[in-house]
Amino acid sequence: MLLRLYNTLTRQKEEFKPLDPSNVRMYVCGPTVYDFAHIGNARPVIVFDVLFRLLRHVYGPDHVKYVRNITDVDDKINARALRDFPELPLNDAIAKVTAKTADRFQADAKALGCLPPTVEPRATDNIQGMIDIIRTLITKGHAYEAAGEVLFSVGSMKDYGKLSNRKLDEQQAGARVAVEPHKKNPGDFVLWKLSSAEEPGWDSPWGRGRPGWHIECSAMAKRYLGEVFDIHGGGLDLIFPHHENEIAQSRCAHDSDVMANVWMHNGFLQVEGQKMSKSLGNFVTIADVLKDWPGEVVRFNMLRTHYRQPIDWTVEGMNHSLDMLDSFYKNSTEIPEDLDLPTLVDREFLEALKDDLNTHAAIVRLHQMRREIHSGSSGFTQIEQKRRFTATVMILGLFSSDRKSLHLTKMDAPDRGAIVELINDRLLARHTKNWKESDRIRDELDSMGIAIRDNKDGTTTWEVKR
RNA sequence: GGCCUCGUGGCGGAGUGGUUACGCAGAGGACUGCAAAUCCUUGCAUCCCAGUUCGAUUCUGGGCGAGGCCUCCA
Repeated sequence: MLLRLYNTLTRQKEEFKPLDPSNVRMYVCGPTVYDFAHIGNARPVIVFDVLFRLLRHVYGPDHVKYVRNITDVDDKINARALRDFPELPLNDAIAKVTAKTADRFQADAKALGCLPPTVEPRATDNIQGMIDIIRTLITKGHAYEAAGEVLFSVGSMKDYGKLSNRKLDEQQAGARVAVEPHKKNPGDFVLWKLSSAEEPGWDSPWGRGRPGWHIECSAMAKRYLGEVFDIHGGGLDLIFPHHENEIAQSRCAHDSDVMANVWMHNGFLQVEGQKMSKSLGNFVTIADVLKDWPGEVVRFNMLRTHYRQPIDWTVEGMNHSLDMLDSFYKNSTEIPEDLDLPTLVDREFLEALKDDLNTHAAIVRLHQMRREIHSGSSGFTQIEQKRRFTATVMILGLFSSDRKSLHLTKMDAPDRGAIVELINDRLLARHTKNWKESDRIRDELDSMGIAIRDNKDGTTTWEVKR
């Protein structure tokens, strides 16, 4: 089966046909680095990483280009810089805020098992590209200067609002925000605004200023992926206004019918049934979650739900995920380097992923495979089946750490020698049917936080309890 | 006011115009000195009301409920 993806533009699943199968191009809106990323921010990072891996699997690792930007120019960053580093010159303070936050973000992404994108451009390295697009838009009559700003004129674009299915005349202008009188149309948005002496700024034909939010992505997408590319992704909330405006800028500047062929949006995340917000006190950063859980469990928990569905993020769910992933670990195995990993990947699993990234169905298939390993009903030898299982799970970006058991990731280095000695003592006691002593040793191990298991072949294995 | 999601068993969560996957938890069993692990079996559900239909959980309309966007936001 071919890859099918849900396209927000057409509101249906479509067969994915890359413009150039030897160069599949995807852009995903990355973070604005003014604060540490929260668990909701982790969702698109994980979801589109799985898509990246799937595309690499289908088209070849060298034929997929994934761009995820870092927005490091933004008024929220300026505010944060003034607050946190009042003693520093603004530019230095901003650099500190963005460096710290961007580093943390990249560390989080790595801990969540995400591959680095092919390119991770920064807005501040692409100011000239933004200026070029703005200049083109003015020349073509799609933008105008007013009151120290350059604005995009939404009225100049015949089908503005297609992505979000909004018609300009139906919008309740100023419903929640005051209409600014210098705008020709209330929907017009900022491309460039002048900076005061204290604000960060770059020289431009319209004076020293800084870019509006939407123009950044248009410029970076164009530079690294071209005027038209395959997939553009991000969170549901970005559909309007961000993606709508990106489309307007890029299409009007390039005189094109589309910016990206497929627009994909992940659903939102709630925490324990409630919207995540600072006032409710349930605002969870990725770093917080990673303190309590292995990154792979966070990742797995995210993938149990289809990416377009809402997720309710709960501790119970995380425990669930840990148990399931642990059972996967117990059926995994090393794969010799001379074995071709991609050819081992299970077909049914892949079909599920190709159906609009149905990770949930894919995980169901993993459970099935896990059972087949024990029941021996797959037609493969157990070691073959374990290798196939392992290679399959790895497509989801899991199994990157310890290969034995997840439990080991949570333990404080136990004294292996002492444990082995106790187990040997117990084996001896069991041999002489000294059940009392045998159970005493089991209790002792239990109190040390070690769980044991007597195997059919007379051996005993142990693991650290959670 | 406009636009858009979603509503399935105790919980999580799929798919389908015609015995409602799957996972966890529960129950029973096999195995075990006893446990644990594993395996097998099993009980439990499609928000409400109308319509289309031989038949709807699935399609249509209405209602109720939850959430999101329209302002920065994954």
